[in-house]
Amino acid sequence: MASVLSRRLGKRSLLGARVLGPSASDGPSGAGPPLELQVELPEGTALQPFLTSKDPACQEPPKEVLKTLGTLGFPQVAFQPGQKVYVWYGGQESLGLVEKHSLAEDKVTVWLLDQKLQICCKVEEVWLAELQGAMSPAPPVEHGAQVPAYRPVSRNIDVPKRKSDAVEMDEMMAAMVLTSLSCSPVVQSPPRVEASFSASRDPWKESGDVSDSGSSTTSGHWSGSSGVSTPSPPHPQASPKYLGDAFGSPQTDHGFETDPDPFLLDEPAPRKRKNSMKVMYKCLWPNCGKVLRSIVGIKRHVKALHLGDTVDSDQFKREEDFYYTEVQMKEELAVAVAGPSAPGTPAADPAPTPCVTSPSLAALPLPPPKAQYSGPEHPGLESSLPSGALSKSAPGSFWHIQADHAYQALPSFQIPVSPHIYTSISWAAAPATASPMSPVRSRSLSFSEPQQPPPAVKSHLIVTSPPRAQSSARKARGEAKKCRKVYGIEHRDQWCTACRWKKACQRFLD
DNA sequence: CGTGCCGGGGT
DNA sequence: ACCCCGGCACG
Repeated sequence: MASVLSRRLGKRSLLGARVLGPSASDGPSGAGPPLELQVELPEGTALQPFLTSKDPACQEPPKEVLKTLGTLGFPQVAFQPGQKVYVWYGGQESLGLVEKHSLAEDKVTVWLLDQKLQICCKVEEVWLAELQGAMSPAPPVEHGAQVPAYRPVSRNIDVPKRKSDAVEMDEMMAAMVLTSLSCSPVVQSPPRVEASFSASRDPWKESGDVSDSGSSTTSGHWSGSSGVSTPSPPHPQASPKYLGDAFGSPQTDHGFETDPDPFLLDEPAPRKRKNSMKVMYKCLWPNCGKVLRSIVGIKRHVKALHLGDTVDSDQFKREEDFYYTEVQMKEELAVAVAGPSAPGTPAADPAPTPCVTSPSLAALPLPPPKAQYSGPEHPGLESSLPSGALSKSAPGSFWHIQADHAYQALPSFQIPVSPHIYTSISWAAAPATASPMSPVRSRSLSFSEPQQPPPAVKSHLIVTSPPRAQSSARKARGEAKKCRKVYGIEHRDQWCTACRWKKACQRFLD
C-alpha cells in the first residue's frame, strides 16, 4: 500500500483546504457567510441584544429592522420621567428612574436607585426595564466593546439552530461545538502520522492497522478480508468512545480529527430518516418557550403576549418573526407539546413552511432510502448495532455502519456521522428550488442546503417514481461527499474500497 | 474542469 | 477475487 500511497500522493488536498478554513463555512452556497455577517452587524452596533443567542435562521426581516434602527437611532423615542429603566453604569446595569429625557441632546438623566445618584447618559445606554428580558445583557456601546470576547465566536455557531431535546442541552451543545470548533483549526493536518498504536483506536483512519484490533481479519489493509459478510463489528466499544469524541473532547487523534468534523455537520446521511416529524413553532421569548402548531398562532402569541406594547411602531411590524423559531418534533411529542423540548432540527425559515405541517407528508412511513437497495445485504448487521444508534435520530454523533458491496472488503465500517442534523438531508436535487427564499442558515460547514423534513418527499420520489429514478443506466451522481472529497487524495488509503477502485462509493451512499 | 463511477482491463 | 484506470457523464 505504501506504493499506492506514494504513487498517488496528491496534487491537491481537499482535506487540507477544509481543515484550514473550516469555521467560516466553506459551503458552496455563497449565502451562508453573508448572512452571518449581517447578523453580526446589528450586534456590532450594540443596539440589539435580541439577536444574541436566538435562532438566526428566521431572522431575515428583523435584521433589516435592526439595521435601520441602528442607523436611525434608537426608536424608543422618549423616555418618560419616572419610567423605570436600566442603565449601564459603573460596569453593570443598574435600575433607575428616568428623571428627564432631553431629546435635543439625546441624553437621559436617570436617577439610579441603587447608587442614589443621578447620572446623565446617552439614550442608547438606557433601556426600558420592561424590555429587560428581551434586550438584556448587552447594553449599549461601550459594553459591547467589553464583551466581544465571546460574541464573535458564538455568532458563528448556529447554536440555536439545533434545538435538541432540552433547552439546557442547547447550551451544552453550543459550548461543546464551540470548543471543538475553536480547537479544530489548530490541528492543521499532520497528514498521516504513522503513530503506531494510537492509530488503532480510530476505526477508520487506519488502514493497515485495521487488523491490530485483534478481531477479525488478519491481513493488513482492507483487502485482507476473506469472506466479507458478517463483520465482527469493533464498534461495541468504539462507538461510545467516538460518541464522546464527537461531543466532548475535541482531540480525537492525529491531525485527522478535523475530518470527522465536516461530517458532524455536513453529512447529509439522508437515509436515516426520522420518524414522522411535525413542525412546530416555538416562542423564543425569554422564559416563555410556548410551542404552537401554526405559524399564525405563534405570531399572534408573540405579538399579543410579548410585543403587545411595541407593536404600535411600524418598525416592529414583523418583529414577531424573530421571536419564534421553527422546530420539529416527533409526532407524539408534538401532540403533547412539551414546552422546551424540540428534538430534531430547528429548521429554517418560517415562511415557506406551511405545507410542511401536513402530517401526511411527514408521516410517510418509508424505510430509509438506503435500506431500499442495500438493506437486504446485511440485515443482521443493522440489527446488531448498538440500539437504535443507527436509525434513530441519535442526536449525538451517530454511527453509520457499512460493510457491504462487492468491493467492500473490510470487515465493518463505522463512520461517525454527526449529530447530524437531519436538516441536512440532501434533497438539494429535489425541486426544492421552488422557494425563492432559500434561507441559508449560519451553519458553518455546509454544502448542500438542507431543508425541512423532505426526506419523506425525497424518498417518496424515489420509490414511487421509477421513471425519474434511474432512467439511465448510470447511477445518479451522488450529492453526498465521497471519500475523495472527504479525505482528499492524499488520504486515499482511507477511502472506501469502492472509491479506491473508482467504483460507486460505498461509504457515503446517496 | 473536477468528480463519481461504469466498463473493462491486468494480476 | 483483487486492483487499476480509461473515459464518460454530470455538476
